[in-house]
Amino acid sequence: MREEHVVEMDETIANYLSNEDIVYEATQIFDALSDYTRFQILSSLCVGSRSVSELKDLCHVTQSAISHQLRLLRDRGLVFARRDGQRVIYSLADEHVATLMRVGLEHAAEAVSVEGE
Amino acid sequence: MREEHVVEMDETIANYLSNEDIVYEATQIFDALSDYTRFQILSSLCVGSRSVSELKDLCHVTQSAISHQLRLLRDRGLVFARRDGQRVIYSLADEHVATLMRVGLEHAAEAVSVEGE
DNA sequence: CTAATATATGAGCATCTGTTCATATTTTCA
DNA sequence: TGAAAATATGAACAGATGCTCATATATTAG
Repeated sequence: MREEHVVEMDETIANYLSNEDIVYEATQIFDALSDYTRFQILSSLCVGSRSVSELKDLCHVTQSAISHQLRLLRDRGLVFARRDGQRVIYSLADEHVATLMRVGLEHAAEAVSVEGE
Repeated sequence: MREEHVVEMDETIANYLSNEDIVYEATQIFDALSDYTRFQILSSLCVGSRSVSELKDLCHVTQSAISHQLRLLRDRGLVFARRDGQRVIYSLADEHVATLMRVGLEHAAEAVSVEGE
């Protein structure tokens, strides 16, 4: 038997929903998390700062692909970069990203286990 | 001065990250929330069940566009449908969606207000 | 049964996206 | 100064996406 999930939205959230700019901005952060490569980058940065080449090794894509994705994340204010010699070190710039990933992963873990059985 | 956000990931989350299927599934729920129309549909369903035509009026797109998006959301297990006469009533099928939207909107409200000043 | 209403779906299309390739830029080291 | 290492960027392209249009399906009312 399926359950319906109806949720109380407090007034603040309801106000956000009536603001087009805020809703659009919300879709943008979800978009950032919707790509496999970017998700890997961001989850890695949740643990600590990483250079571009470290991220490249971690994500198994070319250096160019990583740099392009990092630019997108920079433009959206989700990461920031500092130079350290030849390296450029990226860090998480937004505290909400980790929360979102945690909830998204919890959902996913349930979804995958349900599908498996 | 910018702050770095480094977050302790508990072991369970770290395990999720090493599971490709779970990570992919996580990107899929973020993808669902990354489109303006779908975000409106889901936020509306957070408040309560809605028929297709109610959702259509709310989102200012064609009935066809709504139905296509509802199919995507159904296929991903985020909403479910029950028939009531001529109408089909959609409801939220996943409790995590509301949490994600709340956090995403909080992030967005900050981002928009920072950009405004 | 027939018309009307509500919803679903397939095809087609314009746009967006993520990647690769080639090349530019920046920094270090000899 | 010149080569090597690390990163950034623009162009190009294949594939994905979200929409509209036309049409199919399902339910109810007359």
